Amino acid sequence: MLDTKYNHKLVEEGKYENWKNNGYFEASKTAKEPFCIVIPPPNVTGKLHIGHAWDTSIQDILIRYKRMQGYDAVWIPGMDHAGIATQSKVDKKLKEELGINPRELSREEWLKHAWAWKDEYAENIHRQWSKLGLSLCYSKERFTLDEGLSKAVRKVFVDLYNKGLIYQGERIINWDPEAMTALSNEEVIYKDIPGAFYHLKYQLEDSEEYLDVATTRPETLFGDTAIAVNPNDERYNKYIGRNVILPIVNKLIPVVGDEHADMEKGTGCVKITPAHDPNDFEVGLRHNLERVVCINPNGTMNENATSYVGLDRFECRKKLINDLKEQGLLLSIENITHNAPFSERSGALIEPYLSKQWFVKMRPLADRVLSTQQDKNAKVNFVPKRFEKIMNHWMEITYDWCISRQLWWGHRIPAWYKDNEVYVGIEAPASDGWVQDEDVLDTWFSSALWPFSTLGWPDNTSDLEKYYPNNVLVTGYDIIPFWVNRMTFQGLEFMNKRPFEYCLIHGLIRDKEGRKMSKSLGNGIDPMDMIESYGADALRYYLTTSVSNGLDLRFDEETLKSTWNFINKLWNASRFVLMNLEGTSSLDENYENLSDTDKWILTKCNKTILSVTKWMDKFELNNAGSEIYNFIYNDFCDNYIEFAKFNMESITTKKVLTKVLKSILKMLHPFMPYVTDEIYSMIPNVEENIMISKYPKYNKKEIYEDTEKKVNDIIELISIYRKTYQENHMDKSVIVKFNNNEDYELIKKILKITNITEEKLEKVEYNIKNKRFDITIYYEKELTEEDKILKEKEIESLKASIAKRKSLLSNDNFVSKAPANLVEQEKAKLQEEEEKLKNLEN
RNA sequence: GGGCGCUUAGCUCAGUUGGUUAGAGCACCUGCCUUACAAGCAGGGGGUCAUAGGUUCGAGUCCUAUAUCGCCCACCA
Repeated sequence: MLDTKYNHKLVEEGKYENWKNNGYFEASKTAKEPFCIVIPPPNVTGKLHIGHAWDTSIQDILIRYKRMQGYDAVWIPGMDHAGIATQSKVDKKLKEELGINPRELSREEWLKHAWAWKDEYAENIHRQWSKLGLSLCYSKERFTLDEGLSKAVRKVFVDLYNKGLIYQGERIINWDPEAMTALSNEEVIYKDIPGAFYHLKYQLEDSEEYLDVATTRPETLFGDTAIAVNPNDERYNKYIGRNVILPIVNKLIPVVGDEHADMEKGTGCVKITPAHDPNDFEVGLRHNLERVVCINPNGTMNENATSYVGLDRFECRKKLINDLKEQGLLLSIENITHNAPFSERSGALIEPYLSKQWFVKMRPLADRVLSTQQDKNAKVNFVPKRFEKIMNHWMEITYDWCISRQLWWGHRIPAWYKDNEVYVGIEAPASDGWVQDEDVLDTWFSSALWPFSTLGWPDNTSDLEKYYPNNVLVTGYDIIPFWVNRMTFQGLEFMNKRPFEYCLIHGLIRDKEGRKMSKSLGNGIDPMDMIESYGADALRYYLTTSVSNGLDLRFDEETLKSTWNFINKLWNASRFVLMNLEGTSSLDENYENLSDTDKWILTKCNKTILSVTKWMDKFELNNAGSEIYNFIYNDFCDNYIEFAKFNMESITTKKVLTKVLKSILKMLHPFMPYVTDEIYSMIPNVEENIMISKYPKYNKKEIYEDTEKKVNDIIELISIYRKTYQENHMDKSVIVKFNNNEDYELIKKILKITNITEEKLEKVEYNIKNKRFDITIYYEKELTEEDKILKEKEIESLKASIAKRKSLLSNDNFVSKAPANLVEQEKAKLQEEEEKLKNLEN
């Protein structure tokens, strides 16, 4: 016998291993229509957070749904090596736990540590996936840094290079002085910080005059090679061509005229530091200026910084300001708040920096995305649609993608150097003397190939044939620029097809106050803790049905708790069914003598199947979930089970109970795999596991419209009766009269009506009726003042409603333009209200 | 500066192509230990759908403007 309380720990134990060992997660061996999703590979840096739980739950629901519908549903797992993030964690571990300075290790030694780290954390993630119940096809699992993917990466690099879409060049890039690597623009985030405009005095050569030049980064003055003024600026254009004295350094630099200098901004004079600012770099090109780098990769000042050499850039700024002040070269300090760039990963202040790096030429690739998105049959369809605009926007403003990283953890760039020669190829050149580029590729370069590299590309595999394009990709809106865009252009470029037909977008999880979850706030939620307290089923259902697609979710543990209650309800309803099936052997679906309520629940059930399927197909899991929820509570538990209690001698009712329970469990299974498996396996004569059973299908033959209406009327009457009964504080002494010849049997049973009369009594009477049934309740009770006031109020509101309806119906526009059935409904409603009013006024 | 999103009950959120009296969960009030479930059941109170206009017979839903909060992009001498 089942426990009266649902125990998620007992229910969930052992099931995952069972599914996995039975091969249910694996691709089908027979020819079925494929349905493929590749998982957004989590970073091997740590544990999964609640956002992963959300993202993967959605995918598992889609996969389980499609699998039950008979598709070859394949969900490909994998993890991301996450270059910078992992490297810095490995370094930290080496330093803190082993006391090793990672830079003193050889590359090979260091990589050994990194791979050990990877193995440890991958195991962690596997454990968490299994806790979540994810039906991942493990035989196809990949890692972004494994052999096959490395081959794909090299092939893409070489091909793009040969097409002129990858080039090496000296540009201003975003330099992370902490991780000591270049970053792409997408990896830079801007934050408001307090800072200052330092107004510096640039003395004109052989003159008492000077220029007031404002800067937020005074320490870059060692890299200044000009001062720019706008050629149309009458205040300064007379100085163009003359020289100014660079403070501290005391070298002469020219004043140039350039449109870049904005007369409205600052003082109108701009210091030009071509090696440390992207705009200045452009100015430098136009005026053929020298590029002087003055900061080292680790953020200290280099040999160009006179007596400041070796100081950290922030130290240098302090000392420099002091010295400038002493020498009378600091005109003023204006405190401001400004938006400064930070590394998304390390959090360090980004230093724009002149450096030789590898880039992907984006314009042609982005244009291909933009034109493909015009084609209804070839585009990536975002759900919700509005996110297409985000992708298009990024593709329109795109800039070349800096892909080289000065790290060890990643795919080595397949370029070799010998003297002044460069060789780019999939394998190292055969002859001696070539040295491979030390750098690795941006992590996202390999992630971008994920939809096809996981399927064996560049080899022509049968998986590639079957599963590309993937059917849907599920991810948060925050990584559209990093990932979705890049998968799209690489898919188009190398597979000539979109990477996936649909891209389902969800939001971010926030705390109850709407703040982002972060380590510093300490407001993060560990999905494993939630599973411990409420079970994976509750967590999955809560996450995937609480908000509509694309919106953020404010995590609320109370709501999660109420999902547990929902499962407990299902548990107990199932217990009722199972208890009544004991000793029953034959439960086929050949029904004879269906009762009205049997017909009613079958009709409701089929209608629910129809709409749940519709919502699932539109990826609207929240709507599908609430549809099932309402069916279980309102139709199945509150009504049908109550009806069935009076009908348990009927084998047909037992069959119907079983059939409906099975449909419920199957519809719920994608959301709640564990508890549905547990219950389903206890139904007599059920052989197959629920996860490989057939998803319920709408059956027109089980729709009984008339009976459904009749039972709806019964339910409505019961509810009005109870309301009247409770509001008037009645007790069992009521006497009831049935005023027409309808079948009151069920109503009598449910409401436990025993005192029935045939005649009108001299007692206070309450008339209760709807379209079908008509009951009078006789009950001895003095009307209190309160009752009278309530009655008055009801009469008032009825009158108002009647007046409103009358005016609507006398409106020719409404009568002629509104649909006929609506007009009819209004008329009927009016008639009803008028009768009710008459009743009340008696 | 440009764009996007949100705003609906005390809280968290639904609300399909415009169409009866705008829904759910939690919280609240009343009554019930009715043999599936008291972490439950039955019933109830609570919303001028952010604001102002407009279109329409009819607007939470469509249009315009405004406000609040949030996000993205750009600029940042």
